[in-house]
Amino acid sequence: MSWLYQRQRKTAKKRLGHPTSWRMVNLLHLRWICKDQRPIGPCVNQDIVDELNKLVGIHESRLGGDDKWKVLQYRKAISSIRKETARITSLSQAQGLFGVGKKTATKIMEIVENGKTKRLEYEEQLDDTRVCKLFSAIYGVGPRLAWQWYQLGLRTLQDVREGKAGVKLTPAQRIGLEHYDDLQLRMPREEAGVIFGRIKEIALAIDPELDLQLMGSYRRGQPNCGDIDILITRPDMDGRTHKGIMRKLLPALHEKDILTKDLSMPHDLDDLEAKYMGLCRLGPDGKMRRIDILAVPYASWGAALLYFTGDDIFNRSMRLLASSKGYSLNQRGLYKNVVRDPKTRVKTVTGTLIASRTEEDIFAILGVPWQEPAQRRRAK
DNA sequence: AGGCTGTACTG
DNA sequence: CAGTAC
DNA sequence: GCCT
DNA sequence: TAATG
DNA sequence: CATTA
Repeated sequence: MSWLYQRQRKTAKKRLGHPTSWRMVNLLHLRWICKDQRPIGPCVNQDIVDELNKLVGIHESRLGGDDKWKVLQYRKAISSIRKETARITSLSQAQGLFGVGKKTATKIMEIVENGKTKRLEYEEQLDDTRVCKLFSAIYGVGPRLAWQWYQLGLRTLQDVREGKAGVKLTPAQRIGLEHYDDLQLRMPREEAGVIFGRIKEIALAIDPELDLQLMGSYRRGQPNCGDIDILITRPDMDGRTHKGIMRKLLPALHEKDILTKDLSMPHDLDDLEAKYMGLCRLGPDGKMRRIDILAVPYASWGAALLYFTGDDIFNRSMRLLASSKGYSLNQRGLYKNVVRDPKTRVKTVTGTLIASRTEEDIFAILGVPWQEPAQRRRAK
């Protein structure tokens, strides 16, 4: 490649000192999706993005080995396409985008010329594709179970409800099935805001020093949200914490009929770090909405904000970048000197905390230009 | 050829 | 652990 | 499916 | 039954 | 959950 590539290769080697490591190799991707700055405004290739996203939907529901990675790759390609300001008109132009190879480029040209891809048309007419997509849209049902049910001869949600072929549901899956239609919908961001406001009021009545934020697609400024994602912490400078907040808050929310169903509970209601997942609604006539409530230690507020703001592709790119620089990034912070078993990649040493208090710290250390939440949208 | 984020809950 | 989810 |  | 994966 | 003790 270019002189730039060669130079980066040398500096990377010098900095990291372990030239054969895959981490260094990753530093040589001159393309870090998390560093991309995209102009605001409509995407001139939105039709392509939309069609590729349909393909993503298909592969998500049938994870037969390679599909998982196809999904990731399509998403990376979509991210590149979204930040391209010129209309894509040729195969070579498409293939020049990072993450777009020959096969995706060919599909892109099909979309440009015909508005659709044969692959999608073919997939959509397949019975197993359609049925697996239907099943895996049930909360708690993934590609594996969907495929298993298909092979057992189930074809409709009614079959599942009746427990045909002796299929058993977990409590969470039963709830997912019961509210299937509601849970396919996104809600207007205003609704998310109102529900959040109610919850915040109740939480602050428990402890006025709590800090609550509405995360996910709401924080990214999207006009509608797939779920409600609430982060809770409490400044601990006065020697107190939010310990036990879940124990008080969850029953209070149930009592007000804001929370309606529990999908999973925190392992310890008194832990400073606790994760609740469930369903909620605006009122008796409101649609059921997915909600996650997360308590995090004050010290990891920034890392938690970063993680729960997303989006998915942005997060993965940040973590990969961190990893390439010898760090490890998770929802608790940015760490150095983490040791993983090279074989299993399982962490054996936690490492030293480098940053976690603010998002800005983490961006700065990783050398990623600051981006407002709304600019962190990669796939869509 | 082999990587592709890193973690938590359920059964 | 496998599966699912975030 | 794409990348090194 | 409790611990483990 | 299945396996183990």
